[in-house]
Amino acid sequence: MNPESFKVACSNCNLRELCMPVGLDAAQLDRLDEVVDTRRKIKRGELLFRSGETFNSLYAIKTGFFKTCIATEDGREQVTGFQMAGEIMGLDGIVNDHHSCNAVALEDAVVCVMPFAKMEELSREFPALQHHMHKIMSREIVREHGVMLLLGNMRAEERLAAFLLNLVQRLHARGFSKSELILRMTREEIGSYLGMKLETVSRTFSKFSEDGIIEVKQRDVRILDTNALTQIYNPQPCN
Amino acid sequence: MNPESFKVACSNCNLRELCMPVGLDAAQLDRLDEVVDTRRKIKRGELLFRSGETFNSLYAIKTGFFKTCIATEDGREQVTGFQMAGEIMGLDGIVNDHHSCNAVALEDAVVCVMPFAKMEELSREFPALQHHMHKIMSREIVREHGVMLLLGNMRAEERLAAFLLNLVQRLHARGFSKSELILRMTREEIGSYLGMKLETVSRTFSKFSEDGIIEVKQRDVRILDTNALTQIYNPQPCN
DNA sequence: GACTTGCTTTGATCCAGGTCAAGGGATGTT
DNA sequence: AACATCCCTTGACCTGGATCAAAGCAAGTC
Repeated sequence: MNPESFKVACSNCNLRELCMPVGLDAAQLDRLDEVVDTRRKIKRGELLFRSGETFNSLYAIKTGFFKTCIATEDGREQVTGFQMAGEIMGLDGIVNDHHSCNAVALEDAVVCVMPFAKMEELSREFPALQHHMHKIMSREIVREHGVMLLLGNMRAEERLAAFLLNLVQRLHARGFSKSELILRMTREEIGSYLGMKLETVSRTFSKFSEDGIIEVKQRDVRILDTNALTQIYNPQPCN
Repeated sequence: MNPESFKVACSNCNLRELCMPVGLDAAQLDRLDEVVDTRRKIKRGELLFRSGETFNSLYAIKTGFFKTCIATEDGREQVTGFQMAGEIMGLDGIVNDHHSCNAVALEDAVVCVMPFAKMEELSREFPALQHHMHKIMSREIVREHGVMLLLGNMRAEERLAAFLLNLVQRLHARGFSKSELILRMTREEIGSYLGMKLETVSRTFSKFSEDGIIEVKQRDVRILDTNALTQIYNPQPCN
């Protein structure tokens, strides 16, 4: 048997423990496979969906890396998140049947298309799928609470430390190193996400580097002292 | 018939066009009434739920006004939202079966308790309810995107203008004035939500007042020039 | 009606991070 | 190899909002 010829489906996806299939049994997975039957390739720099577009599907990232962002009329942009393999995009579109943000591939990517009406249908049949979809949305709400805390209360160093720790933790859950990462986004995009200017992002990287906490060379980052980062992010009360 | 004796239920709730019952027919409403059969009274200053508590139910506000907030170990607090009649609280608890924020009543309140497991059951039966629940979660995600834009990109005046416009618009949808409102929260809570200090909130109110855009007397606010507020919030590109 | 408590306003000063400016890679193109 | 395009870094300076401090106001309590 040709090793390339296995069925491309959720049931044998290496991300199934992270992505939509969590908690489904074999029979349910087969049914999910019927619903999630198409893939889309997105080249680096291209949009998976854009604000205003009609909402039809959720997307699970198979490979690649995305940012989602909203733009104001007067040209300001806010990056609302960075998404990697196994994560779900498009939840913003449900409420008004139109997407309210842009999803941009930061590297060549493949996404699994999940027609939302069919997902709703299936989740009426499978309580586990239903509950998992609710969890995915709840998780996004909780993540955004964390970002609000970051933006509303923290200083530049704390924000960047939180950002790095979060990224590396998610990468580690996908089998990558706990200490080395390649940033797929520019300093400006990091800054937009963290509510700071690209110069401040750059300076803060340099500061961490001088302090021996990380090594930075352009987009390659190596974390030398995770504890120090954690402490910056989550300082103890000073009493 | 005693006018006080009508059944207290979703089916004849004056908020049914804003709250959970949206889009359900009479028969479905009756079934919803069976699930949403208890109310809870919360006194001003008390918590409806707190971070860490086991998650069982969503809550719909019948009357009153709440804030939700998260706290860090080192004593910082971030208000993540203000909720009023017809709005749903508790979505944060779904993902980990535990609440991740506190819900505090800012005035005496009554909430309808919606046991989540039963709501999931019912929404497997009623596609309209299922879709509505998804919309509610999606709406919360989109709202938080807006807050991220606020916190990440906007200046103090823009934030406060956005805040006032948002509040008054939601109050208007509930039959209140388009131009007069009573703030149920302190300057500090507004500041926490908007990522600024209470002094800055106060100063910005004074500035708006001097400019003739609003009238402020403690917590009573009267909007004199909605257009001006809109323009501050959403300035045109200066070219 | 004096006192307490909690909230708000206003003034004076300070500083983290923004802005402006210049230069330095890295990568791709002709 | 020269050039163009992006992106990143670093320095110098500036400013919006934070911080510190004091006083004013409203509502409740004894």
